[in-house]
Amino acid sequence: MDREHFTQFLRDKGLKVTNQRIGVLEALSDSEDSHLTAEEIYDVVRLKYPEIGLATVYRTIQLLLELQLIDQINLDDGCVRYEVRGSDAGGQHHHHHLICLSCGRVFSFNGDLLETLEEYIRDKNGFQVVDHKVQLYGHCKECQEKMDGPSGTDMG
Amino acid sequence: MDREHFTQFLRDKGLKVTNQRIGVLEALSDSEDSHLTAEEIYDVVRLKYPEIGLATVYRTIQLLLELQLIDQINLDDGCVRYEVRGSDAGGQHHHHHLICLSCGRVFSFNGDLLETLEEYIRDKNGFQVVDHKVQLYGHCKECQEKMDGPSGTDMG
DNA sequence: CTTAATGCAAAAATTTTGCATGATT
DNA sequence: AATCATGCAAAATTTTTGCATTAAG
Repeated sequence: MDREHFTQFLRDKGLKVTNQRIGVLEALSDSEDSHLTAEEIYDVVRLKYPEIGLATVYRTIQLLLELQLIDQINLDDGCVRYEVRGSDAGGQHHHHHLICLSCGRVFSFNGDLLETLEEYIRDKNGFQVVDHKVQLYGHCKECQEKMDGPSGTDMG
Repeated sequence: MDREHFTQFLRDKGLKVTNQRIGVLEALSDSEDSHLTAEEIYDVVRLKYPEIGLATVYRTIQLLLELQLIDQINLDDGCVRYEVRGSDAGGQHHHHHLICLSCGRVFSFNGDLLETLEEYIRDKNGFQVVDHKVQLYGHCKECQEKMDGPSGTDMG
């Protein structure tokens, strides 16, 4: 969601358009892979709006969560993080993360293979899945190559 | 992991076997679906060992996380929760949760359908998946029935 | 007897809240 | 001009830490 749509979105809801709200959403939107903590959002927004307070960041996060524009995520690094929601047609969102256990980088991916799983669960358990959150832990390509050694030679 | 194995496990690692440690693990083991917060663990353990302190609960949680006997989970209710790790042959663990958006209940499930997804990712991205965490949000059978109405009659 | 673990209380870190001020409509 | 949102600081949570005491090996 860009600045213009966000502005209209707020107006439609009778909410006021402030630099702080735009700043927080833009901080999270700038990179699709930006999974920022409240403090990190605060630091980013302060570059442009030094007068913002941390309390406003927290209040804005709450607001954006309620508006379902962002999601809270947990990448198991001990921090609470937030990311913008993918704006699929149906308003669905898919939090798919590949978390490298070696270098800690987080890669996002899209995939519809989970639909098979969801169908299976519906048939088996009668549970109607409307959303999902998936985190896969492993080793990214580069870290695998580093671990294997530069030229793939066996030891000893 | 039962009390006996846990005791041996601690001894093998040169760690001391204490009532507090056993109490915390047992609180989490008592129900496979017990996703307790630190405070809740504290309350459960205190029934048996009233002298335990909250700090010890936190320290024990840290220990059990490091020993990979428990996992931290986030069910998006604003609390940090913990659960015992499934003891598969390979030491793998599978955090699969069905979270009912209507009643809030959390159902655990096992499934190997994700293996297909993991293979796909390996082929596509070169990312070697060694673990995963999956949460599915939706409406459980009972809540669906409640929403549909008691006898399935249409309105109007 | 030695060392590790605990309980308590204090401290640190994180998040929320009250209220006067300031910005948006 | 009316109202909502903000900043600040204080309060409430949640988690961690220091240290004397207790318990395990």
